[in-house]
Amino acid sequence: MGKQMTEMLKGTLEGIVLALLAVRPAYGYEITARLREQGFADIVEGTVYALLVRIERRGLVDVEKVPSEKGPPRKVYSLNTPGREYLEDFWGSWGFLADRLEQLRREADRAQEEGT
Amino acid sequence: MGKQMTEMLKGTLEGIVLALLAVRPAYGYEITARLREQGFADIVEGTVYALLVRIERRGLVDVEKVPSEKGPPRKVYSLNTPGREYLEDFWGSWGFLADRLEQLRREADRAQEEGT
DNA sequence: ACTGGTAGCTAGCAACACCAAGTACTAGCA
DNA sequence: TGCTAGTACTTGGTGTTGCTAGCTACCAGT
Repeated sequence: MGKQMTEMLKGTLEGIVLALLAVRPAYGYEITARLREQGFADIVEGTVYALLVRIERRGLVDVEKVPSEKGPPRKVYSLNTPGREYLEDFWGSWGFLADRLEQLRREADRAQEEGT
Repeated sequence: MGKQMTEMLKGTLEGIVLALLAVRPAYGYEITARLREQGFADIVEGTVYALLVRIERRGLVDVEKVPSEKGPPRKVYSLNTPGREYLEDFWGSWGFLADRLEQLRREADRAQEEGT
């Protein structure tokens, strides 16, 4: 979707994945697939795996290795209590930002109409 | 507001500044002050100035040097046609992201309630 | 033996916001 | 005159992040 999206995802992709895990536990390959389905077409596996390593190292998720019938074992991630708190903070920041931007958009649109 | 906000601002701060300039032309010091008023309390001047240099180099804004009564001359930035197009793209990306996140939030909340 | 799907990992890169310090101009005050 | 404070812009270095582009490993079907 272009460079704008790439930069915008910095910081939000983490929240997106945590939110996915809040719905239900999942493993990397699955998360990547779900993101692609939801329209994040060009998110690459490597990005997701690196992110998962990060949030695991920070103690936001619990990990369980589960054998798969069709390949190597899966690493299933599930949100734990610190992760849930962190996700709450994320929604707080996101809400603030979304509010500001919505307001700004209205102002910019109004200025646009007046200028026309 | 914490590290989450810092990372989230990557990519969106640029859009925010462009949107501010869409409302009306402004100079760096003024933009910083306006951002602070609007709740982005810990955005530092250095960040804004670097961003302005960037969007100028990309040709998204026109610049005019205007003398000030109380200090060095101001560099007044105004959005030009490429800048307006770029801002439109930004709103497109932002809208997509905001939609996804809103949907995700609903799903995550619902899962939360069912789990309780 | 080979291809393709599943599943995970990693080294190097570019972009961005932050930090910290600096320059320069003006006004006011001792 | 010297000092502070407000205005206004600049710059070098840092840490985090997503992307690129590869790699390993396991299994099923041809």
